Amino acid sequence: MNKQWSNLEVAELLRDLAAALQIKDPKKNKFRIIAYENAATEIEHLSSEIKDLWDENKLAEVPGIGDSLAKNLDELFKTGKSEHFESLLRDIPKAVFDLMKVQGVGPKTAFKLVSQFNISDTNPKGQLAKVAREGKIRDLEGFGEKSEAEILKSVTEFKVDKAKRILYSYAVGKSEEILAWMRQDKNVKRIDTLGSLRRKVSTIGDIDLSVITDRSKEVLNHFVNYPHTSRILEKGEHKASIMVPGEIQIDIRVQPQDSYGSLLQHFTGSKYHNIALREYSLKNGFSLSEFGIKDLNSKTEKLLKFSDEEKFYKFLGLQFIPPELREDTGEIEAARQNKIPKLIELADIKADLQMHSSFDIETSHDIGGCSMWDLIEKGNDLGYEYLAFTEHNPSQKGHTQQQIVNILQKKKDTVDQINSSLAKGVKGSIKKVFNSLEIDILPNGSLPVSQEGLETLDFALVSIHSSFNLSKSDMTKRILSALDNPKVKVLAHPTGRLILKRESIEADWGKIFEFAVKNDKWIEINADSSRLDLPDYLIKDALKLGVKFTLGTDAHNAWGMDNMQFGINNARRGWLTVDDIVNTRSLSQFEKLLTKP
DNA sequence: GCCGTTTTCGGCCCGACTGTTTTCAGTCG
Repeated sequence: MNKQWSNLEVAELLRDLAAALQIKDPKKNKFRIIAYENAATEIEHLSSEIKDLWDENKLAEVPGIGDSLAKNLDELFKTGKSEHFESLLRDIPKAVFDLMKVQGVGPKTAFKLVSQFNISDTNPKGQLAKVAREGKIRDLEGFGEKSEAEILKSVTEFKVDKAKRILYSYAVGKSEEILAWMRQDKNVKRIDTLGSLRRKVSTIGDIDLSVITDRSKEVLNHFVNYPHTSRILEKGEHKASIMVPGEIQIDIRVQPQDSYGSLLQHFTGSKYHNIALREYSLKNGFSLSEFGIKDLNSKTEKLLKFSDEEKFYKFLGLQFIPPELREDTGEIEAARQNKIPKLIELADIKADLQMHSSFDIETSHDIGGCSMWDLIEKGNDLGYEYLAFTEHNPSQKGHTQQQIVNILQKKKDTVDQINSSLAKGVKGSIKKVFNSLEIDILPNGSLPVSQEGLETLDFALVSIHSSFNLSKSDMTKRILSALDNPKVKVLAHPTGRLILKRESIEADWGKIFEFAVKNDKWIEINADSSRLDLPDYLIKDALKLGVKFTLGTDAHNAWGMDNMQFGINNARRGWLTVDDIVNTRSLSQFEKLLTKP
């Protein structure tokens, strides 16, 4: 009956409302527009569904939502529409909001084009391309030949919307190519990767670079001459932007050494961190920008310059804030109180707790491509002390429970043999491997391995690989039921998301985290770059409740074990320290934790 | 329209770049 509003849909509606106000009277509505946009951003970043919060009467607790928005959202959720919202949108054709997704087209431009050319909401981009090709746009007031050409280019050559994102791991590869190109210019004294790449966000919107140079013009010329450039979006004195194949945007900013710290800070973002930091600073009489800090209380408002970021934050009375935490989720207040934690680092990791060897376990899922000894060799290269082999469980189909037990017994014997070899002193840092298993959680919460089978294991991981669409309460029961088994220690890739491909399952995470804390279960942070699961925002929620985590790469071959860095990034974004992660413990400490009653 | 270690009123981050303009509006991050 009633529409199930997702956070993204509500946020989009609020952004459309902001755009409508922008079209109607930007001056009069200036701060209302900001308020709507703020609310949209807050809702996008919520870790629970806004509709659920409304159910629980907690709308007013969401930052950016005041009396007025709460009232209108209440009406929207109750009846499917809000009178007030509808009246704001009334005079704006739907095609306007579609065209706003085109690069370089904002609310004003979209509205002008739609009104002038009577563009309807069936294929508005096609209609826009047509009038551009016919040379009709150039005659409109405020447009010309250049802007007409730009619009045509955006709408035809670059079909992907502004909001497109790519995987972090993919973006790293792309950024390394352009870094290599930029370093060929001897005017580049230093170059950094900033923005969401430096903050290690799981998906990247564009690649941001900054350069120290005294010859801005030459460096920016070299940049736009990058051989893979498919389009130059802009090029000025301080910055430039290009597009490269794959429709990835690359932005660069250049500055001399003496103010480079401010540029690093500004261009690392996030936007929301910067806004919050600037608001905080204004209250103390300072105005921040990428060029430095203005003391508003001094007569001359002299610009103070900072060559490095540490000094920039220190000047503001703040502890240095690691880039991964700069999301305006409490880091500024923490820095003020000197409470920024020492975040986990890759070197702290002593084990990989999810990997799949080529041991033939007769599973219906994918098996690994490398032998257990190959994985151990890789573990030695990484300096680990122990590993856990976590192949998928043998398939139920085509096996009796007894046959499954037999297969698991065979695997146990193999692991035992390896451990006795390791005990005899095989060269390398790995001292022990654990006999584990990644077991499907069946839709009803039961496990496809008998208790007798489970007893062959040191411990088990459980995870969801089917029926992703159960209701929230059924899903929660399903997970808790699986975790309840005494042999089960870890909930692996908990939300089941595949970034940019599959949404997270819906579950009552608060309940699951509380259960984990109470019953000594661990929550995995899967380091596969397309999983990164738990997601960072849920890690923070879990951390507050005292959850302990494991890090596992889910490697299906030896080089997959190199993905640990991605998991570390995610853990850092979740504010985790060494204490929070189980596989930072030494082998003996880890064994104690395993056998804890 | 939101919000409060100046506040229930009076603020709300700060700047670059482009195109179409003669001083600025629109878009973007």
